[in-house]
Amino acid sequence: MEDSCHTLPSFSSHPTTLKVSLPSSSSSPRQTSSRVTLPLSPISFPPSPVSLSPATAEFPHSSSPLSHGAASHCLEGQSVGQESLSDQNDLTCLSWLHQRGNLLPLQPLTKMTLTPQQESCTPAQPLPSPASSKPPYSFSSLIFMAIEDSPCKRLPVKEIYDWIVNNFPYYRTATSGWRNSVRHNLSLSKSFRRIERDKKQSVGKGSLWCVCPEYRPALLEMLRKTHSFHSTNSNLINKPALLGAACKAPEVCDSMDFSDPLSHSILLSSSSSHILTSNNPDFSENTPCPLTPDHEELVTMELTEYPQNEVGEDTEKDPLSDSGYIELHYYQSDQYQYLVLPDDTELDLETVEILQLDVEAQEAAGSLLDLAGGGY
DNA sequence: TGGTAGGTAAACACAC
DNA sequence: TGTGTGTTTACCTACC
Repeated sequence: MEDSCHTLPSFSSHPTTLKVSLPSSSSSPRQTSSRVTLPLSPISFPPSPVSLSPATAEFPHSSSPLSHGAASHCLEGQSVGQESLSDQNDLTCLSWLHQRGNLLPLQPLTKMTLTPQQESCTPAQPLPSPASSKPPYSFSSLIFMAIEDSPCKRLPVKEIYDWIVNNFPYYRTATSGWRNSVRHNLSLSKSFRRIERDKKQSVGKGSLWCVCPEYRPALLEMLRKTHSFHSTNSNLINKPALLGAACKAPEVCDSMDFSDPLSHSILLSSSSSHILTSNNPDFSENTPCPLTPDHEELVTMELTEYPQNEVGEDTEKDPLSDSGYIELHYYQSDQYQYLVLPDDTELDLETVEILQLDVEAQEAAGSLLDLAGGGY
């Protein structure tokens, strides 16, 4: 079992580095950094024009193997126009799709109703054979993930086909009608937008397709719901620290729905002066059973003052910070992720919910990418 | 029961 | 001319 607790705690903070637990899939020591942005307020939820990303296009190893061949589209995209360029830098960047190591494999597609304890103690079931079952995700979700997995967030339809085939072997053997459905979806759905290729650099037929930023939250939510429906216990397995933290507040714990990841974040926000650490042995990746409300002593939360010069040059002020958005920086070592907040940053409950929602979406979509390697 | 979303098939036009 | 791409329409099913 992987401990992928990369959930962000909530807090009101002065210039502070927050240390959060790092997914245990990080096998080798590393020091990476990336940054994310989110709106300060007001925040509508849902949907919200925001998606936090533990990594962005700046992420050093952001390119997924599945994104092969997309570099040419980056070049093309640079000449598409300002609108396209801004798309990949906007606040809804989802380069987390490239962080596949953080994510759990999708659970069996069987719809199950379990108690939290049952869920938390149910071992992962073998995944269905790769080509035997149709993915539960709509074509909109598949297209969304394909585009988001590309470095430049735009793909020609052919590479959308390729991405789907590479990630869902079901479509390797399926009749070609699904391609028609993909094109149909691209044309019909308002979520996707066609971008004319630069004729000078264009190789191949057709246009590039991207995700309309205003529809991205809805797509994310759809993805999250689909994943939540078809996964039995990833939420709990993925957030032992959160559950542990939750259980330190019994008054909230009693009313908490442990199957609802959002409730975790709400609870965490009540511990505004603390952060999570991953150095509790009970949260090791070998934890046989995720935490339950009975585990009240399992996590220690602390606030970490982190010298600014240790987190590197990426902490320079972001222009967006003056425009209603704050910038967060992630620094990742072999043990922790560090989240750096600018001065006077306050995260309200809704923001934290969005953070949590994004984590959920990461799991949902990222798990699909894991499937490409592990078999669907 | 009606509306909506999603999937599928088909036809057509256009570009390469 | 064949193939790929993009659009549109129609029909069906499932869900709310």
